[in-house]
Amino acid sequence: MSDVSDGQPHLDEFLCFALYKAHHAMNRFYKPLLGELGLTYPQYLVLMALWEQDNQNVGQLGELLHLESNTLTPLLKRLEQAGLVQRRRAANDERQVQVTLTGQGRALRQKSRDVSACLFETIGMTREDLGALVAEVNGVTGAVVAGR
Amino acid sequence: MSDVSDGQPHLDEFLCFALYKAHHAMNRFYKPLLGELGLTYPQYLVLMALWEQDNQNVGQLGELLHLESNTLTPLLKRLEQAGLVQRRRAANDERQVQVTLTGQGRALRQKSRDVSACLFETIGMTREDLGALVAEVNGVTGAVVAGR
DNA sequence: TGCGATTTTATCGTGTGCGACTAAATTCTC
DNA sequence: GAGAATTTAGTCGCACACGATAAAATCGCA
Repeated sequence: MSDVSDGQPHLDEFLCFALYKAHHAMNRFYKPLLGELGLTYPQYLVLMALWEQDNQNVGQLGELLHLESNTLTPLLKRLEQAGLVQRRRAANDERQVQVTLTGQGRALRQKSRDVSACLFETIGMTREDLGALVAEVNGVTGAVVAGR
Repeated sequence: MSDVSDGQPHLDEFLCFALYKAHHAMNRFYKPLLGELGLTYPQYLVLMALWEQDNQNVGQLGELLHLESNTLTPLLKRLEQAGLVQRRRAANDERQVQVTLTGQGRALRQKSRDVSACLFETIGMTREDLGALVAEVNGVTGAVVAGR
């Protein structure tokens, strides 16, 4: 993926390609584990957001996960279909849809701990190094989001 | 996305989430730039692979990009439809499909240079730091791919 | 030689992502 | 207080991504 012809490897291409592959690797790693819980990876992210802070509307979830309503609406409908969340129009502003966890949705949190522990073990990095890497990646994300 | 309840933030969750967002940020950054070239981001990656090494079969491209034939086949058909590549059964082994660049596909390489230069400028990191980050991300990818 | 196993690509169904647009509710402005 | 502008979800169409599977070609071995 380098560009040898002008003597300069294009490291930005390396970076976006590295992130592309890392994301897919995570996805493939998580898929069978989450499959046992009946979840996809984005659904898992939505649940993580709700475990952290229950009763958020679609816009808040979208801001957290960097997703639009056109992605979240069908995803949330599937989570509702699975009995993990409930969707309800807000009483004070009927444009908004409040998403809350059901008992079943809260219960899934315990089962999901094994999943992330499994990844941590597989990566085999110290918490410190992992934290530094996360900060660096988030820094790049911030720069890219801000600079367009 | 942390887990405060047990006193331990789950940095692996942070990492996969950070990679998820970074990947999407790249995608959104590239989309309008590549849109002018009539390309999607995965199509751009395939072309990068072919600019580096022309005349690869579907399996080779899939190994490079970590993609399966069920993803690549329709993508390559769209690139062929756009007149950028040619798909041909290999003469010596008719199971394989050789993918080669057309003149139009090769010509697109020059135009694409602006795209990656634009990202590099936006990120604003030195080549050294960028290289180190890429190596770290690839290290994680390698560990995750190997450890499943 | 022949036939089962393997390799390679393609097809199908489901679930994201996102651009463009719609619909409904709320807020703003005069 | 009525109409315009804005906000918020939702719908639609297209393009990935992948598990499961099919189909064709090749390989391997009796």
